[in-house]
Amino acid sequence: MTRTRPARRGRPRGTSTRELELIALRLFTEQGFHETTIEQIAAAAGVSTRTFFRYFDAKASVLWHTFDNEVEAIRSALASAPDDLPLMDAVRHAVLAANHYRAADVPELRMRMNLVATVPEIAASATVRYDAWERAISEFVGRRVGQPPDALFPHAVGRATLAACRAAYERWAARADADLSVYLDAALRALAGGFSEPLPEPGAGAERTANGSATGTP
Amino acid sequence: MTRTRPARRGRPRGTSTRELELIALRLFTEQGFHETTIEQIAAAAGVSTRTFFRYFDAKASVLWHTFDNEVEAIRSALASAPDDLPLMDAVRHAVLAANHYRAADVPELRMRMNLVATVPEIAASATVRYDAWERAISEFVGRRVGQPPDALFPHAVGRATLAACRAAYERWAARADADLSVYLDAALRALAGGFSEPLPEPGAGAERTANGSATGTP
DNA sequence: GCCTTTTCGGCATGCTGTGACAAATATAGG
DNA sequence: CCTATATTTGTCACAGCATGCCGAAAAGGC
Repeated sequence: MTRTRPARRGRPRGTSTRELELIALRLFTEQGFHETTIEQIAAAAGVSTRTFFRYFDAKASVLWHTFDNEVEAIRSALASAPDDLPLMDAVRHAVLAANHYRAADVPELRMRMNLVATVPEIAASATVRYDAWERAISEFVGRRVGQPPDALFPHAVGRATLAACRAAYERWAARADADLSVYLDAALRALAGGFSEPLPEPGAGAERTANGSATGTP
Repeated sequence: MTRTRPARRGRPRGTSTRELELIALRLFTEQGFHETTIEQIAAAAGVSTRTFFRYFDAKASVLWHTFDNEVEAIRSALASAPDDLPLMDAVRHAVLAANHYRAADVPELRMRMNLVATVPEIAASATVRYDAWERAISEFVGRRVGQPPDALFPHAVGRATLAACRAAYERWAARADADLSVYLDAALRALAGGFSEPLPEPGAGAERTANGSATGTP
C-alpha cells in the first residue's frame, strides 16, 4: 500500500483505476459495452489509450476492480470460523459477512450486475474472478475435511456455493424488493438442504426495503 | 436438417464445422491457443479466414460445437422423468444419462477439457454455453415446483448442478482413474445431500478402468 | 542545475471480427 | 447447350483490441 505516501518520486499519475472504473461504468451503461471504445474512456479521463492498458489488462477488466475485496473478506471470515460450526453454516455466514454493502454503494453495485447479466462478453470475463472466489471456499473446505482444495468434494462445494450466490445476485438485481442478504441467505440455505424442499420466493411477503438497499439484517 | 439432401443448389462447401473443429483442437493442443491464428486453422482446412467466421462467430467457439448435443440430451431425459422421482434424483439421472460417451470419443473429450481448464480465454467462452445447460435444469425444476425458471430456487438449482458437474469434469480430467460417471454421480449425490458429509475421493479404492473410458456403469 | 525515478504518449504491429461485393460452382429448366 | 437461380467462397477494406518499444514529460533528491 503506497496510499500513505503521496510524495512519490516520479511523474504523477494522470488518472486512477477508480476514476477509469467510474467513467467506464457510466459509458457502458449509457451507450453499451460494444459501442464504447477504449479511446472514449481514456479521453474522458484525460489520458491516452496506451495508458488505459497500463491500468487494466483488458477492456472488461475495468469492472472487476472492486471484486477482489470481497474475496479477501470471505477469506478472513472463513479463517476465523469456529471449528464446531457446521461446514455449510460457516460458509453461509462468511458469504453474508462479506456482502454487507453500504446503501450508498448499492446503485453502483446494481449497475455492475446489470452489465454482467446483460453483456455476454462481460459475463465471460467474470470466470477468472470467480475462480478466485471459489478457491477461497475450496481451501477452507479442504482444511476442514483434510483434503487438497482441488479434490472433488472441496472443489464441488466451492463451485456450488458461488453458483447459488450468483443465482441470488441475479435474482436480487432483477427484482430489488428486499435486501441482498435475504436472497443470499435463502439460496445458501436451500443449497445446504440439498434442494430437497422448494423455496418460496423471497420478498413476496417481506417488508420492502427502500430501493433494495443491502445494509444487512437490522 | 439438410443432411438427407446432399444435392443442394449452389456452390458446395469447402469444409465443415466438424473438420474445422478437429483441426483447431489439434493445433490448439500442439502449439497453444494464442499461438494458433485463425489463418492457420483456415489454411489447414483449405479455406480463407473469412470463411472461418462464416462457420463460427469467434475463435473459441470452434470448441463448443459438440456441447449443444449434451444440452439436448439432458432436456429430453428430464422431459421423460417420472413425477414421483425426487427432484435431485431426476436431475442426477438425467445428467448421467446425457454423459455416456463411447470410449473412442474420450480422448477428444479430454483434449477439450484440458484446453478449457488451461486457457482462460476458452474458459471464459464457456459461460454462454453453460447458461443453456443450466437453463435446461432450471426449466425442469420450475415446472416441478410451479415457479418461473428464473425464480431463485430453480435458478439456484440449475447453477449449482452445473457447478457440481464442472467440479466432477475437471477432477476426472485431472486424474482419469475412473469413469466420468463415477465422478458425476459422487458430486451430484454430495450436492443433493447438502454437502453435509465429506465425500471420499472416487477412484481411490475403485478398480481402474483402462484410460479412463467413460462408458457408464457396467 | 543535474540525476534518478516513474509515468505518459506516440508509433508500429499483429490478430480478431465484420460489412460489402464480385467470383465460383452447383442445380433446375427451357 | 445455355441461361437463370441459389449458395458458398474469396478479396478487400476497416475498426477495435492488445502489446512491445522508445523517447519525452514531470516529479523529487542531491
